[in-house]
Amino acid sequence: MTKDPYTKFAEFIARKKLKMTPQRRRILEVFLSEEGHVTSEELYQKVKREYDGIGQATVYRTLKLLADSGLAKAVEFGDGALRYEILYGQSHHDHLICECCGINVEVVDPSIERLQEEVARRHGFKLTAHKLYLYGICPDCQKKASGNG
Amino acid sequence: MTKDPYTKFAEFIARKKLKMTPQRRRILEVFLSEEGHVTSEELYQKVKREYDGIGQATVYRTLKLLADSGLAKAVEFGDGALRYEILYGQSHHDHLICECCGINVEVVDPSIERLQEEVARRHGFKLTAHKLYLYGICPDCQKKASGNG
DNA sequence: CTCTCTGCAAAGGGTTTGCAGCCGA
DNA sequence: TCGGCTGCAAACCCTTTGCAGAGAG
Repeated sequence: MTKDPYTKFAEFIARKKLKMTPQRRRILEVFLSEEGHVTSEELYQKVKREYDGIGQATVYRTLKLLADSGLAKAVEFGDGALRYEILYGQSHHDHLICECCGINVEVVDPSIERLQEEVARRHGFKLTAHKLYLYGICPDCQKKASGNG
Repeated sequence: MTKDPYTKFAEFIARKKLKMTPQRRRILEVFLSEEGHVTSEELYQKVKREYDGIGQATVYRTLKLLADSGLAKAVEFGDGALRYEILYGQSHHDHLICECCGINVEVVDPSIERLQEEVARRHGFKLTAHKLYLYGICPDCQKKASGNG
């Protein structure tokens, strides 16, 4: 069975001979309570509400740590800022992003995954990771666009 | 039949009521003579060699223009800098990047393309673009890794 | 002549880093 | 105690912008 994320992080910290601090605990909690894809800045703002005095840099550093520990994953939507999503207990997925309203849907298609492996193999590469971002217009925005003007 | 890129750019310039300047001409030439995926900085350095006095900003602005005109395409490999590749006369392709040596292979797989369309449709999205980056270890680096310690 | 373009340098946005003191293990 | 951690602010990197003069159409 899988350990809860706090334990997982604590173990990571111990294994790397790092230290568990109130800041790290708090950042992890807030991060896990988030739904979507947070930027460091967003997380910093939320943590700061109940933990005044915390620094931006600590949030940046901790998010990197979370990514290293396997609890978080960095994703780029192309808006300039790096975002992080919860990796823990989630299955792999890709992103379908509306160019109009910015809404983003997590999608997964095993056939695509399989084909990616195959393409890599065909070129002699051993696949370690991939990023797939699909950009389009979501149903709502399509309706709005056709409804008027 | 297809027009040569210079004509295509000239027409784009005219259509948008912009102006053709020596700088833009030179940047386009150097850009077209490049093979891979240049950053603005790299292009700036090369253009500067024979066109002293040209400014960084002009290169940035011109690359945007080239992307608008359909001659160039922006790609991000996740190394912080935006890169541009020649779009003119090239078929669509995705990128297979070696995490070890950074080499990058352009790949294309129609089945993947088709499946992407389908995933989007399944969610009611009208697909406008996509980015697919595959990360792995290239054959050479695999050999090096297994060859010695 | 007009309106866009240019080079410069400064500003901007996101992220990283150096440092002195702090504090978990 | 010891070495990692923190907040701060400055530094960084890439990119954009404001401006006054230059030059294409």
